[in-house]
Amino acid sequence: MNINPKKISNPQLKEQEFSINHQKLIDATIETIAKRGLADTTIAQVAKKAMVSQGYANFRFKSKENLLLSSLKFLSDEYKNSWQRIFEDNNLDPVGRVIKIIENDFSSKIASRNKIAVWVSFYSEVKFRPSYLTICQKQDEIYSSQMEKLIKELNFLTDQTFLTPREISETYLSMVDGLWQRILFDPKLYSH
Amino acid sequence: MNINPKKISNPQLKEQEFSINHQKLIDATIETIAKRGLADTTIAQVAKKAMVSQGYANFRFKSKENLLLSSLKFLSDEYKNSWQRIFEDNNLDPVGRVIKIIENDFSSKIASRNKIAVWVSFYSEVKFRPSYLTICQKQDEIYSSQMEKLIKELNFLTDQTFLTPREISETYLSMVDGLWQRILFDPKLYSH
DNA sequence: AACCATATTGAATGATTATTCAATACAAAA
DNA sequence: TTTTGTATTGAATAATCATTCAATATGGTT
Repeated sequence: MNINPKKISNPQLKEQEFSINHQKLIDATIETIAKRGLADTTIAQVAKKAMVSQGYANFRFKSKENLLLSSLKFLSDEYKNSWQRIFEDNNLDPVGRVIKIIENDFSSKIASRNKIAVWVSFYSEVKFRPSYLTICQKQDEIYSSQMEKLIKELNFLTDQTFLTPREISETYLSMVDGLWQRILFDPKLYSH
Repeated sequence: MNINPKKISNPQLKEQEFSINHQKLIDATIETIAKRGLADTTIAQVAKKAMVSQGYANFRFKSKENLLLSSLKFLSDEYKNSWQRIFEDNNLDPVGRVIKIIENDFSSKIASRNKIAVWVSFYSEVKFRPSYLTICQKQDEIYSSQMEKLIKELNFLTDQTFLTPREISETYLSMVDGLWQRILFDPKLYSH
């Protein structure tokens, strides 16, 4: 029996990006990695959580690898959208913007232990699957250069140190990565 | 035919920790993870690199999981030994000690791209295999408190900031983790 | 030389899992 | 209602892998 009725009848929405099942599977993938780890994430588990058949998950994404790539892309876009909104907000002065950026980087949506676990799972494979890197690289560069520009505007800060804005920006980004890792290790250390 | 002659005949050295094959397998495990990733590391691959039979690797370590745990323990001890030597060196003043610590944290032995890849592979599973964490946790805590103590001795530093020694120490440790990750992502960024 | 205890092999086993695809269900068109 | 094209199923397949273990090799002892 077919549990899920056809969701999309409009042929103009045939692109997989617009399908509800497509997103259900990506969500299920991220949840499964967060709960069981990348190593123990199987198509069967993901399909079950998304409430579609195992065969369908594979048919839809052509391969497990492709499903993983799509899930990483989703995470990466989610992060980008959240900081991009802050950089584009014209009502903020430099200090206010920095504060918003930091708040965002440690918000429960971005820096939950589950999300970090998923990020780190993908990170750990970057050396062996360069396509994982390709997905995040460009957005990382944009974030980095936006941060540098923002630090430049903080004159009181750049006047007090011998560090260049770029160095300060890179230091911040490194620290965030390191702190995220600490949240993963000891969830009680930083609250959420 | 038996390629490897018996290496240990002294019955007092019967503990597995003292066997050459034991260490060969651990080295091979670390090399394999560095080259192929944890996900693609199989007993067969490791045994081949260590030049013992597949069955032997399993027999010796009782399970793949146990071999992985032993390898992580080895890495963790290697790191501990390197910073412990610096903290115990009585010829160093606080500034000299800090410099040595930083040099060590970014030395080619500790922070090579291969080693970092292995660390991150284990990190990524910490949430799902708490035993991985147990192995590093205690040594991390010692390193952390030693660092805090060292920062306290740097009066010129603590006088100039409103941060506590503990906060400075934690910040340093987070930054190191973050910078290691950057080495993994872009090996050209920081030279080795 | 014959024997013994231990070390090591390598092939077989069973479990897991991505992938395939023929069969079925469905919604809309005729 | 019947037809048609698409969506979805679920069982079969083939590959991979950790683990087991009976068989063999080895080096010291008698």
